[in-house]
Amino acid sequence: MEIKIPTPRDFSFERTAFSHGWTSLLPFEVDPRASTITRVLDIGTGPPVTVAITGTKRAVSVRVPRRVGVRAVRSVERDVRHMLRLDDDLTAFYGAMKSDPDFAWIPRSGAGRLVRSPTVFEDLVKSICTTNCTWALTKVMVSGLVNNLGREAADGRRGFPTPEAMAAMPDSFYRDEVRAGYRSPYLKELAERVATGELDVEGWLTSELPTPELKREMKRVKGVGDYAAENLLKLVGRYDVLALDSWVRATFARTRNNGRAAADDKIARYYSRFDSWRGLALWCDMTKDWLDEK
DNA sequence: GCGTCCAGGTCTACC
DNA sequence: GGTAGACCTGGACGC
Repeated sequence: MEIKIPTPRDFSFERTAFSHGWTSLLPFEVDPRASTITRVLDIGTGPPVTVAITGTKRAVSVRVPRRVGVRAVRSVERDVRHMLRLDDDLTAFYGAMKSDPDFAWIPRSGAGRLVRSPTVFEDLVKSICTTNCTWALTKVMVSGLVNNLGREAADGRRGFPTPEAMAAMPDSFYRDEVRAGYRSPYLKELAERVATGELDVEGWLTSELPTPELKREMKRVKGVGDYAAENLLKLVGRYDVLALDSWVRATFARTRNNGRAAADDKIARYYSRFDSWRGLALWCDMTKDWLDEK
Protein backbone atom coordinates (compact mmCIF):
# COMPACT_ATOMS: atom_id res chain seq x y z
CA MET A 1 0.00 0.00 0.00
CA GLU A 2 1.04 3.60 -0.48
CA ILE A 3 0.76 6.53 1.89
CA LYS A 4 0.91 10.05 0.45
CA ILE A 5 1.98 12.91 2.69
CA PRO A 6 1.80 16.52 1.44
CA THR A 7 4.96 18.56 1.93
CA PRO A 8 5.67 22.23 2.68
CA ARG A 9 6.07 24.47 -0.40
CA ASP A 10 9.80 24.94 0.21
CA PHE A 11 10.53 21.20 0.66
CA SER A 12 13.28 19.36 -1.24
CA PHE A 13 13.34 15.58 -0.83
CA GLU A 14 16.91 15.24 -2.14
CA ARG A 15 18.29 18.05 0.02
CA THR A 16 16.66 16.45 3.05
CA ALA A 17 17.68 12.87 2.25
CA PHE A 18 21.31 13.94 1.77
CA SER A 19 21.33 16.62 4.45
CA HIS A 20 23.89 14.65 6.47
CA GLY A 21 25.26 11.15 6.93
CA TRP A 22 22.40 9.70 8.97
CA THR A 23 20.70 8.05 5.97
CA SER A 24 23.81 5.94 5.35
CA LEU A 25 23.54 4.41 8.83
CA LEU A 26 21.24 1.42 9.42
CA PRO A 27 18.32 1.02 9.65
CA PHE A 28 18.32 3.77 7.01
CA GLU A 29 19.42 2.85 3.51
CA VAL A 30 19.54 5.35 0.70
CA ASP A 31 19.67 4.86 -3.05
CA PRO A 32 21.01 8.08 -4.58
CA ARG A 33 20.13 7.06 -8.17
CA ALA A 34 16.50 6.30 -7.36
CA SER A 35 16.33 9.03 -4.68
CA THR A 36 14.76 6.55 -2.30
CA ILE A 37 15.16 6.18 1.43
CA THR A 38 14.48 2.69 2.75
CA ARG A 39 13.88 2.37 6.45
CA VAL A 40 12.57 -0.21 8.92
CA LEU A 41 9.89 1.32 11.15
CA ASP A 42 8.22 0.07 14.28
CA ILE A 43 4.42 0.18 14.06
CA GLY A 44 3.54 -0.84 17.59
CA THR A 45 2.25 -4.38 17.81
CA GLY A 46 3.45 -6.98 15.35
CA PRO A 47 6.67 -7.04 13.39
CA PRO A 48 8.15 -3.81 12.05
CA VAL A 49 7.74 -2.87 8.38
CA THR A 50 10.27 -1.83 5.77
CA VAL A 51 9.07 1.29 4.00
CA ALA A 52 10.43 2.92 0.83
CA ILE A 53 10.19 6.72 0.82
CA THR A 54 10.37 8.86 -2.28
CA GLY A 55 9.39 12.47 -2.74
CA THR A 56 8.74 15.43 -4.96
CA LYS A 57 8.28 19.11 -4.12
CA ARG A 58 4.59 18.51 -3.45
CA ALA A 59 4.38 15.18 -1.65
CA VAL A 60 6.22 12.31 -0.08
CA SER A 61 5.21 8.82 -1.05
CA VAL A 62 5.69 5.97 1.43
CA ARG A 63 5.42 2.43 0.10
CA VAL A 64 4.48 -0.12 2.74
CA PRO A 65 4.90 -3.75 1.60
CA ARG A 66 1.61 -5.00 3.08
CA ARG A 67 -1.74 -3.62 4.13
CA VAL A 68 -1.65 -2.30 7.67
CA GLY A 69 -4.30 -0.89 9.97
CA VAL A 70 -5.22 2.72 10.64
CA ARG A 71 -3.08 2.97 13.77
CA ALA A 72 -0.06 1.61 11.90
CA VAL A 73 -0.63 4.10 9.07
CA ARG A 74 -0.73 6.93 11.62
CA SER A 75 2.49 5.64 13.19
CA VAL A 76 4.28 5.49 9.82
CA GLU A 77 3.03 8.98 8.92
CA ARG A 78 4.22 10.38 12.23
CA ASP A 79 7.67 8.82 11.83
CA VAL A 80 8.10 10.03 8.23
CA ARG A 81 6.96 13.55 9.09
CA HIS A 82 9.38 13.54 12.00
CA MET A 83 12.34 12.10 10.08
CA LEU A 84 11.97 14.48 7.13
CA ARG A 85 10.93 17.39 9.37
CA LEU A 86 7.84 18.13 7.32
CA ASP A 87 6.36 20.15 10.16
CA ASP A 88 9.36 22.45 10.55
CA ASP A 89 8.66 26.07 9.62
CA LEU A 90 11.82 27.41 8.00
CA THR A 91 10.32 30.73 6.86
CA ALA A 92 12.40 32.79 9.28
CA PHE A 93 15.57 30.85 8.45
CA TYR A 94 15.06 31.29 4.72
CA GLY A 95 14.32 34.98 5.26
CA ALA A 96 17.68 35.37 7.03
CA MET A 97 19.54 33.47 4.30
CA LYS A 98 17.95 35.29 1.35
CA SER A 99 19.64 38.60 2.06
CA ASP A 100 23.16 37.12 1.99
CA PRO A 101 24.52 36.34 -1.50
CA ASP A 102 26.65 33.44 -0.23
CA PHE A 103 23.67 31.81 1.46
CA ALA A 104 20.79 32.69 -0.85
CA TRP A 105 21.13 29.28 -2.53
CA ILE A 106 19.70 27.67 0.63
CA PRO A 107 16.08 28.89 0.28
CA ARG A 108 16.28 28.45 -3.50
CA SER A 109 17.27 24.79 -3.18
CA GLY A 110 15.11 23.88 -0.18
CA ALA A 111 18.07 22.93 2.03
CA GLY A 112 17.88 23.13 5.82
CA ARG A 113 15.82 20.14 6.87
CA LEU A 114 18.27 17.87 8.70
CA VAL A 115 17.05 14.30 8.45
CA ARG A 116 16.73 12.55 11.81
CA SER A 117 15.70 9.24 13.35
CA PRO A 118 12.18 8.47 14.57
CA THR A 119 13.39 8.68 18.17
CA VAL A 120 15.79 10.91 20.09
CA PHE A 121 17.18 7.73 21.68
CA GLU A 122 18.37 6.47 18.28
CA ASP A 123 19.91 9.84 17.41
CA LEU A 124 21.63 9.96 20.78
CA VAL A 125 23.12 6.47 20.46
CA LYS A 126 24.32 7.26 16.95
CA SER A 127 25.83 10.56 18.07
CA ILE A 128 27.89 8.72 20.69
CA CYS A 129 28.99 6.29 17.96
CA THR A 130 30.35 9.17 15.84
CA THR A 131 32.77 10.41 18.48
CA ASN A 132 36.54 9.96 18.23
CA CYS A 133 36.48 7.55 15.32
CA THR A 134 36.22 7.37 11.56
CA TRP A 135 32.86 7.34 9.81
CA ALA A 136 33.62 3.77 8.75
CA LEU A 137 33.85 2.70 12.38
CA THR A 138 30.61 4.55 13.18
CA LYS A 139 28.96 2.41 10.51
CA VAL A 140 30.43 -0.76 12.03
CA MET A 141 29.10 0.12 15.49
CA VAL A 142 25.60 1.08 14.35
CA SER A 143 25.36 -1.98 12.08
CA GLY A 144 26.39 -4.15 15.02
CA LEU A 145 23.56 -2.76 17.13
CA VAL A 146 20.92 -3.06 14.41
CA ASN A 147 21.92 -6.48 13.07
CA ASN A 148 22.18 -8.07 16.52
CA LEU A 149 19.35 -6.42 18.43
CA GLY A 150 16.90 -4.88 15.97
CA ARG A 151 13.49 -6.47 15.49
CA GLU A 152 13.22 -8.20 12.12
CA ALA A 153 10.84 -7.11 9.36
CA ALA A 154 9.38 -9.55 6.84
CA ASP A 155 12.15 -8.87 4.32
CA GLY A 156 14.88 -9.70 6.84
CA ARG A 157 15.91 -6.09 7.46
CA ARG A 158 16.02 -4.96 11.06
CA GLY A 159 14.95 -1.86 12.93
CA PHE A 160 16.86 0.11 15.53
CA PRO A 161 16.96 -1.67 18.88
CA THR A 162 14.82 -0.48 21.75
CA PRO A 163 16.39 0.82 24.97
CA GLU A 164 15.11 -2.35 26.65
CA ALA A 165 16.84 -4.64 24.14
CA MET A 166 20.09 -2.72 24.53
CA ALA A 167 19.85 -2.59 28.33
CA ALA A 168 19.57 -6.39 28.46
CA MET A 169 22.96 -6.93 26.84
CA PRO A 170 26.23 -7.24 28.79
CA ASP A 171 29.25 -4.94 28.40
CA SER A 172 31.03 -7.70 26.51
CA PHE A 173 28.40 -7.54 23.74
CA TYR A 174 29.20 -3.89 23.11
CA ARG A 175 32.94 -4.52 23.12
CA ASP A 176 33.08 -7.77 21.15
CA GLU A 177 30.11 -7.54 18.75
CA VAL A 178 29.48 -3.82 18.37
CA ARG A 179 33.22 -2.92 18.53
CA ALA A 180 32.31 0.13 20.59
CA GLY A 181 35.48 -0.05 22.69
CA TYR A 182 35.55 2.44 25.59
CA ARG A 183 32.05 3.63 24.57
CA SER A 184 30.60 0.25 25.61
CA PRO A 185 29.69 1.10 29.22
CA TYR A 186 28.31 4.46 28.05
CA LEU A 187 25.88 2.79 25.63
CA LYS A 188 24.75 0.24 28.19
CA GLU A 189 24.27 2.82 30.92
CA LEU A 190 22.29 5.09 28.59
CA ALA A 191 20.01 2.23 27.52
CA GLU A 192 19.40 1.26 31.16
CA ARG A 193 18.55 4.82 32.20
CA VAL A 194 16.10 5.23 29.32
CA ALA A 195 14.58 1.75 29.70
CA THR A 196 13.89 2.27 33.40
CA GLY A 197 12.35 5.69 32.79
CA GLU A 198 15.03 7.48 34.80
CA LEU A 199 15.97 9.51 31.71
CA ASP A 200 13.37 10.88 29.28
CA VAL A 201 15.35 11.75 26.16
CA GLU A 202 12.24 12.04 23.96
CA GLY A 203 11.19 14.93 26.19
CA TRP A 204 14.13 16.92 24.82
CA LEU A 205 12.10 17.45 21.64
CA THR A 206 9.58 19.64 23.45
CA SER A 207 11.76 20.87 26.30
CA GLU A 208 11.28 24.52 27.23
CA LEU A 209 14.74 24.75 28.78
CA PRO A 210 17.03 27.40 27.27
CA THR A 211 19.58 25.82 24.93
CA PRO A 212 22.58 26.10 27.32
CA GLU A 213 20.61 24.31 30.06
CA LEU A 214 19.36 21.60 27.71
CA LYS A 215 22.93 21.12 26.52
CA ARG A 216 24.07 20.68 30.14
CA GLU A 217 21.35 18.05 30.61
CA MET A 218 22.46 16.21 27.48
CA LYS A 219 26.08 16.26 28.66
CA ARG A 220 25.07 14.41 31.82
CA VAL A 221 24.86 11.33 29.57
CA LYS A 222 28.25 9.62 29.64
CA GLY A 223 29.94 9.81 26.27
CA VAL A 224 28.17 13.02 25.32
CA GLY A 225 30.46 16.05 25.25
CA ASP A 226 30.24 19.41 23.52
CA TYR A 227 30.17 18.07 19.97
CA ALA A 228 27.67 15.24 20.53
CA ALA A 229 25.36 17.47 22.59
CA GLU A 230 25.36 20.24 19.98
CA ASN A 231 24.79 17.74 17.17
CA LEU A 232 21.81 16.41 19.09
CA LEU A 233 20.55 19.93 19.80
CA LYS A 234 20.34 20.52 16.06
CA LEU A 235 18.42 17.29 15.65
CA VAL A 236 15.85 18.39 18.24
CA GLY A 237 15.49 21.74 16.46
CA ARG A 238 17.92 24.05 18.29
CA TYR A 239 20.15 25.81 15.78
CA ASP A 240 21.92 28.31 18.04
CA VAL A 241 24.86 25.89 18.45
CA LEU A 242 27.58 24.98 15.94
CA ALA A 243 28.61 21.35 16.74
CA LEU A 244 32.20 21.77 15.58
CA ASP A 245 34.04 18.54 14.88
CA SER A 246 37.19 17.74 12.95
CA TRP A 247 35.27 17.37 9.68
CA VAL A 248 33.57 20.77 10.00
CA ARG A 249 36.86 22.41 10.99
CA ALA A 250 38.62 20.89 7.98
CA THR A 251 35.80 21.82 5.62
CA PHE A 252 35.69 25.40 6.93
CA ALA A 253 39.45 25.67 6.46
CA ARG A 254 39.13 24.45 2.86
CA THR A 255 36.06 26.43 1.81
CA ARG A 256 36.22 29.60 3.90
CA ASN A 257 39.81 30.12 5.07
CA ASN A 258 42.11 29.54 2.08
CA GLY A 259 43.01 26.04 3.25
CA ARG A 260 44.37 27.22 6.59
CA ALA A 261 43.11 25.88 9.90
CA ALA A 262 40.85 28.36 11.69
CA ALA A 263 40.37 28.72 15.43
CA ASP A 264 36.91 27.78 16.71
CA ASP A 265 36.38 31.42 17.71
CA LYS A 266 36.89 32.49 14.13
CA ILE A 267 34.39 29.93 12.84
CA ALA A 268 31.90 31.10 15.48
CA ARG A 269 32.40 34.75 14.50
CA TYR A 270 31.84 33.94 10.84
CA TYR A 271 28.35 32.54 11.45
CA SER A 272 27.40 34.78 14.40
CA ARG A 273 25.48 37.14 12.06
CA PHE A 274 22.84 34.43 11.69
CA ASP A 275 22.15 34.47 15.42
CA SER A 276 19.70 31.73 16.44
CA TRP A 277 20.06 30.08 12.98
CA ARG A 278 23.87 30.02 12.97
CA GLY A 279 24.19 26.26 13.46
CA LEU A 280 21.90 25.50 10.54
CA ALA A 281 23.58 28.13 8.34
CA LEU A 282 26.97 26.58 9.11
CA TRP A 283 25.82 23.07 8.31
CA CYS A 284 24.20 24.07 5.01
CA ASP A 285 27.34 26.04 4.12
CA MET A 286 29.60 23.07 4.80
CA THR A 287 27.43 20.63 2.83
CA LYS A 288 26.53 22.89 -0.10
CA ASP A 289 28.22 20.61 -2.66
CA TRP A 290 26.97 17.32 -1.25
CA LEU A 291 24.07 16.89 -3.63
CA ASP A 292 26.36 17.23 -6.67
CA GLU A 293 28.75 14.67 -5.19
CA LYS A 294 25.93 12.23 -4.49
C1' DG B 1 54.81 -6.69 7.74
C1' DC B 2 55.18 -3.33 11.30
C1' DG B 3 54.77 1.02 13.78
C1' DT B 4 52.58 5.40 13.99
C1' DC B 5 49.00 8.58 13.36
C1' DC B 6 44.47 10.08 13.69
C1' DA B 7 39.52 10.22 12.86
C1' DG B 8 32.70 13.64 12.49
C1' DG B 9 35.76 13.54 21.13
C1' DT B 10 35.07 12.62 25.97
C1' DC B 11 36.31 11.51 30.66
C1' DT B 12 38.99 11.97 34.74
C1' DA B 13 42.42 13.75 37.65
C1' DC B 14 44.75 17.53 38.77
C1' DC B 15 45.84 22.37 39.23
C1' DG C 1 37.28 26.85 34.94
C1' DG C 2 41.12 25.05 32.23
C1' DT C 3 44.27 21.36 30.70
C1' DA C 4 47.03 16.96 30.06
C1' DG C 5 46.76 12.26 29.28
C1' DA C 6 44.27 8.08 28.53
C1' DC C 7 41.01 5.71 25.84
C1' DC C 8 38.86 1.45 21.67
C1' DT C 9 39.06 0.78 16.91
C1' DG C 10 40.67 0.32 12.25
C1' DG C 11 42.22 2.45 7.94
C1' DA C 12 45.97 5.18 5.84
C1' DC C 13 50.55 5.98 5.44
C1' DG C 14 55.63 5.66 5.63
C1' DC C 15 59.38 2.69 5.98
